[in-house]
Parts: sequence; C-alpha cells; structure tokens
Amino acid sequence: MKKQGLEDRNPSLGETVTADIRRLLVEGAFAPGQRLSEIALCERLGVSRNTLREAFRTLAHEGLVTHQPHRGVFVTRPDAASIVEIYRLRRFIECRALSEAWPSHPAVKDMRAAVETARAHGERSDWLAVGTANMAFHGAIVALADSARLNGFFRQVLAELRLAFGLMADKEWLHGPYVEMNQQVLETFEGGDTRAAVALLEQYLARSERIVLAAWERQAASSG
Amino acid sequence: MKKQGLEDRNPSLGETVTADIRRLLVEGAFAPGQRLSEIALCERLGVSRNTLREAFRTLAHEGLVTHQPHRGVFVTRPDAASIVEIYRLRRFIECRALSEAWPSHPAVKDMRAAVETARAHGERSDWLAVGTANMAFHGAIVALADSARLNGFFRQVLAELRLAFGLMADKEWLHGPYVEMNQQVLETFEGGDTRAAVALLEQYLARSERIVLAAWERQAASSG
DNA sequence: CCGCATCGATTGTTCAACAATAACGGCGAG
DNA sequence: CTCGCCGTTATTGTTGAACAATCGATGCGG
Repeated sequence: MKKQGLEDRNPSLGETVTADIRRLLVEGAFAPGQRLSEIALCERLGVSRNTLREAFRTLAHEGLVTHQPHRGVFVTRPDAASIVEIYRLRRFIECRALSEAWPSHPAVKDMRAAVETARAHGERSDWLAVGTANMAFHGAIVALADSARLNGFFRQVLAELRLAFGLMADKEWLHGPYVEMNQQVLETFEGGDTRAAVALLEQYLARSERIVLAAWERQAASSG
Repeated sequence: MKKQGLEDRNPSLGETVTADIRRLLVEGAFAPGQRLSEIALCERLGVSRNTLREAFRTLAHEGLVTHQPHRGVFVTRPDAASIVEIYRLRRFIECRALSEAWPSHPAVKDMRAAVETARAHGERSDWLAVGTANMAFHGAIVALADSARLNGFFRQVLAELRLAFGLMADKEWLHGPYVEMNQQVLETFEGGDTRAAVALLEQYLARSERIVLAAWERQAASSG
C-alpha cells in the first residue's frame, strides 16, 4: 500500500494522521471507552502501524485516548472526577486570565469574532460548529494571559472536555444557552467592568459544569 | 541487536527511553541547539530507530527538543522570550495556587519535605540535586490547586526552564540563595499569613527571573 | 462450579528497504 | 574571484514484514 505519489504537503504524515484522529474523536465518531484497533485504523487511514502508533502516543499524551500496555488504546471515557477537575481548572485559569487582562488586548477581537461565529452557526442549528466557536471564545480568554504554552495546554483540556460532550444527545441544550452568556461576558468586559465580567464567567462555568455533570450521571445510569 | 532477553519491567521500552533522554537533557548532557542524530542515539541507547523516534515525539511535545522536518531534532535552545514567558506563567499559576490554598492541604507536607531535601543537598554542595528539590517544592505549590492535569503541565514547564539552567556555569549562585527563600515562603504560609507568603513567592520569582535572564544574556553575548 | 493449561489474537519492538528531502561540494558563467 | 546551478550524499520519513511478549478466551479436568 505504497501511497507516496499523492500530495506531500508540509506537515508530516504522522501529524496529519494525529489531526485526523483528533477530529474524529472530538466530533464523536467513536464511542467513549471503545478500543481502537491498530490494524483496523491503519487500514482505514491508509498508514502503517508505526505511523499510527506515533499518532496514538501523541493523543495519549493529550489525554484523548488511554493507553493500556499490551491491551491497546481506548477512547478516554471521562469520569465525573475528571469533569469536576477540568471545571476547577477552567475557573482557575480563565477567571484569572480575564481578571488580569489588559482591556485592549489583541485577543479581545478574537473573543468578539468567536461570539459572532457562534451566533451565526446557532441560527443554522449547527451545534457542532457552535461548540467549536465556544472553544475558540474561551481559548481567546486564556490568550489574554499572553502565554503560548498556557494556550496549548488549555486547548488540550478543552478537547478532553469535549469528549464528554459526545456522551450527550441534546446538543442544543448543551451549547445553545451559552452563546448569549459569552456575549454578556464580552460586553461587560469591554464596558470596563472587569470584576463583573469575571463574576459572569464564573456563573457560566458553574452552570455549564452542572449541566455536563447531570448529563454524565444520566448517561452513566443508563449505560453502565 | 535483539536484546529481548534482558529485563522486561513494566514501563514499556519507549517510555524508559523517553525518561532516559529527558534525564540526560535536564542534567545538561547535551549542548543547547545540538542536533541529536537518530543513528548515534539509538546505537548509544541500544534501541531501534522507531522506538527512539517515539521518544523524540514525546519530548518534542514537552518542548525539550525541537523537531525540524527532514532536518532532525535539536535540543531546544531557550530564548529570552521563552524565559520571560515561563516566569510569567509561573507567577500566574504558582501565586494563585498558593493564595487559594487550603492551609492544611496534603501537599504542604511535600513542600516541607522538598525544603528539607534541598537543604541537605545544599550542605553537600550537590547543586543538581538542589535544583531537583527546588522543582519539587514549586511542583508541590501547584499541587495545592488539586489538578493532576495542571501538575503535569507545570512539571513540563519547569523541565523546559531547567534546560536554560544548563547554560549557566555557577550552579551555586543559581540555586543556593533560593533554599532559604523557599523555606521562608513555606513558614509564612504555615504561619497563616497567606498574603505575605504570596508576596514572598512573587519576590522569589522576580529575583530568579532576573538572575536567569542575566545569565542568558551573558551566555548569548559570549557564544552567539 | 471453579481453577488451570493451551491457544489465538493483538500489541511491543526490531529490522531492512526505499522515498524524499536538505546539506555539501564542484562546476561553469560572468 | 564570486555567484548561482546541479548532482552527490547523508539523514530523515515511512513502510512492510517478522518475531517476542502479553492478554483474553476457550476448553479441559477436578
């Protein structure tokens, strides 16, 4: 299955495979806890086992899949403790980033853009895209802290959280209410009342945590 | 070069190789910017290229080495901007973790243990070990925030910073003064004055940043 | 019904080969 | 003599096959 002759764009094959699987994961193409067979996947993606295992390593490092020696890699099944921890971490990082932010930081326009995007997709009921825009919004908040390393870490954490979203059926209920809340946070912050904006953000996170946890409990009760 | 028959302990070979190289890196066995040849290293470590490349991938993800397509992996050479960013990040994370900490959090005893260890190694002038204990102390501060993910991320950042330490000759000047400052932070915190402890910690970080940056400038001027 | 050996499937690791790229060096033109 | 072009060469990127090691299930005997 030599497939060299195709296109050879800049990112290496291993990286593109990693990105492909990551996208499949956050879009919910696999069931949480499902085992990802090496042979099946490398046939499906048209790459060798070595290349696939490289991708697995990266994704395991990001927490999206879980590697069990001599057993295989499994789609990470977030437990309640992980969800709680991730929301604690989000409060820790996002609230502080926002409260210490320079009011006219460049990332503010990314926040604005994310709100617009989310609104547009929401009107077309494309909730997957709304979720993506939502991630971009909160990523922009973290970007206020001016740390590329923190940005990368936070993106990873959000991707892991999004794995938990895959467990839930009603995407509108999951993402719909937050478009407006994000916009309120943004406008309050742009209005100069940082303190109030942080309070709104905390409210957002608390509410989102409750809903995700409730959905998780429901799903755990029904399927396990 | 089949070497199966040796010992097969639990962590996979790839992981042990990763850990080995990581240790070599933070101990300064390689010069910053140096290229790490695949063939040379896999002979030296007695593993195959595939396994070694796996390790490289992980270390690149951690920021300890830099991967340039078709050119190889190089020991990351921290620039001034990275040092500044890392210290900003440390202030962001450590200060908040300390200021919100539950006074009798289990991690406090890890802080205490790290201070004792650093003192012991300092008396024997083992500055490498002092640096390790110092990392443990600040890792324990972050652990106050109760997030395993944050702990892992922070450990990575500190390892990257330690790469910059390798540029400097005078380890005593680099680590010596901080043993005492760590102890002060700890005792002030245990004494119940969290506010003052955070102030001390900020002072510590500012001073450390200045010294590391100064050493970096000196080294950059002399060798580049 | 339960413990134990055997077997099959999958992962862990290595090797050898080839493709693709980048660095090195020589050649000719100006 | 310098500059840019072109082939050579060493190194990385990727593959496929091979074998060892381990896990899980199956079937047997008690």
